[in-house]
Amino acid sequence: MSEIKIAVLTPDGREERTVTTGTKAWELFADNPDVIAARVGEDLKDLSYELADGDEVEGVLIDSKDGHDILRHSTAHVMAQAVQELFPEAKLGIGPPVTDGFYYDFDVETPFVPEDLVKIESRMKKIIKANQKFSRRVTTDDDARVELADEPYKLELIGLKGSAADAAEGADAEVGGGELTIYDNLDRNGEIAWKDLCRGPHLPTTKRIPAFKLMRSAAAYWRGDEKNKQLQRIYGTAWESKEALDAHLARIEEAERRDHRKLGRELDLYSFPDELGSGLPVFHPKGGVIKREMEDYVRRRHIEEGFSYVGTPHISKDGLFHTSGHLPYYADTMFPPMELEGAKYQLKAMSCPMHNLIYKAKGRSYRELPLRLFEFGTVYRYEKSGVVHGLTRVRGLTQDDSHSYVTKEQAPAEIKHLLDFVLGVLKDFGLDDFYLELSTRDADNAKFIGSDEQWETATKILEDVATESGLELVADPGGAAFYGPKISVQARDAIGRTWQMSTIQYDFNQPARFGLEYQAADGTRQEPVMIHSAKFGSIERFLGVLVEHYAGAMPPWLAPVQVVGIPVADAFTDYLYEVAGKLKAQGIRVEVDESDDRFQKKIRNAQLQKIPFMLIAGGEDVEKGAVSFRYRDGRQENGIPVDEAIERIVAAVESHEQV
RNA sequence: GCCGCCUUAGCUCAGUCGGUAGAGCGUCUCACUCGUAAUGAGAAGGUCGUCGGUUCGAUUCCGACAGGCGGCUCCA
Repeated sequence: MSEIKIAVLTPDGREERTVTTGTKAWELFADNPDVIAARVGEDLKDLSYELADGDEVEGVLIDSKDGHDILRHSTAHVMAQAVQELFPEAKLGIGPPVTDGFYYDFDVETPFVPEDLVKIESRMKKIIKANQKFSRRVTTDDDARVELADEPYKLELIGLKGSAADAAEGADAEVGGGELTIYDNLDRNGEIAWKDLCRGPHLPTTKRIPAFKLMRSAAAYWRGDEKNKQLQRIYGTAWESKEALDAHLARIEEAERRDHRKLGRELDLYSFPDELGSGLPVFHPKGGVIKREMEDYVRRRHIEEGFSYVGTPHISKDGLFHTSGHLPYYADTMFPPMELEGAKYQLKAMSCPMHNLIYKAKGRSYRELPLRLFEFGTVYRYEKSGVVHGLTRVRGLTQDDSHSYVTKEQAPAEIKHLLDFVLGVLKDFGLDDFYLELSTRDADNAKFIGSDEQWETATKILEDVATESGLELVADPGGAAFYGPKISVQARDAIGRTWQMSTIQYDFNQPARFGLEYQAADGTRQEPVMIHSAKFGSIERFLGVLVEHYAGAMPPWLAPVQVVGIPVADAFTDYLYEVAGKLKAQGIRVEVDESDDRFQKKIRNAQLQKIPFMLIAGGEDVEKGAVSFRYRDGRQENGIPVDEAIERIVAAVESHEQV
């Protein structure tokens, strides 16, 4: 028995150790049950990994990012085993970890129903209790093909090995790029209870799954391609403890509580009448207030940032969208044309082509650039029926669509200007936790038009500005629009979810397609660059996101009703109307609750309507010429002199602060 | 668009193993006037999503369509 030198890495540092040949990774971490795998160099390994001379080994904790992935992927295996035990005809797809959970795809005759999930879950508990061992076994392509002859999807993956990254999202969890391995689940007697083609690593045993839950089933296309067969996918989640699972489920409940569709109904903001058609919202008076405040604000800000407000129609002859290049790409998602007077008219799906016509309406000089056009362009997109969703994915929406026409030299400065602008707008709406995403083209996809050089230049400029901003920058390869790359601002909301908000796109295609030009200082004709920017993107969607971010408790400047006056008894109603009159004179949206309801009921109603300021008046207040505040969090401040109360409310509205 | 599930009063939901329905909240009326999250009583309100089929009879069973929900694909 010889000795080898290894190093154990811990958060505290690096510990050189000498161990005997044949030592397994778990022996290094035997005293820490939270270590479920080992990182050796760059690679994640099972705890049963046999250490080699020179290895640098680090324990992977179950509650770390990698630990979660391993736990969840192992739980997916247990689920697949349970499914095949209960439904022997089920063929295996893939079963990778995903954010907060995992899934596994199965080809089954009959889709799973909720009762099936209950059965599968209890079978999984049995498997976990049985403490089966995840045992790694290296195999060859040929042997695996024989072993997995009954698993057509696995066979397909073996054929794709090496190009696994392209095979399907998550497929690399199965086959990876290197040697092919199968994991056997061994029962107490060492018999193989189940096996699956898998790269690993896994938990040492099924008993190391502390808490899991199956969430839902749904169909998903094999390898993510709608041309392929749909498999039945079961989603689940797994956590390092019961408490962590419960916290996760509580977060889901919290998200449901904030659902803007639900809050929109409860707060009487907007609705989606069937009579109008799917994805076509109507704004009620209260939702209308929020929408108008947003519009007024962003219109003012655009003008402050050098934009000119323009207007364009909702419909146009189809030639325009051919010129822009949109129609060939988006014919399926534009409403079909109306034929009139021998021409085809299309509903507007984007405003940029029309802005180009405004640019082209006269000869332009370099002295006019940057020329900045902006409007609230209501556009209609025939979104597929299955994707329409509340205010976030609709068929009729209003974009704060703006376009900056600049010289090539001005482009970087304009992009920086726009980025500062959009971040300022988002902050004013109370969103202040962002990162940027740089969406670039996929060189192999023919949908992206323009030369390599053009894409390179445009991408470089966006990337430089993004980097300069100091914000975290995430790459999004293949995510660009067909005509150019974009930066998007991703904002994290109050419960940590991220939403794509503003976008800035560099477009070298449309100016050429429209033949846009300007006369340069030297008298030559030059082509401008067009920069698309949207601050809200869609006003409807932004409003929906704000409702979720604030859970319906809008900051005073956006609240449909900012103040409600609640008399302790009827006798004080007139007094409150006087106060309300003074607030109205300051432009505050105020109501006095003079209903038959009792005092406490009025407070409850105002609370449920999430009114920022409840102004209460009773005998004690009237005597002092004061009012009492109650806030949404239940806080109260009594006996505030009326003038001071008004001042406070006005200040809170003007500052855009949340109360 | 695809797969699954769902659609009963304004809202949230019961219910009918096939004999045309109920609650709470909300609304309206009356009484009550109370210091920080639900006063009491009474009334109105539904061709059970739409259209077709089976049946003596359909809200209930079957089909189509519409709309919704959860995913997948897509997202200028």
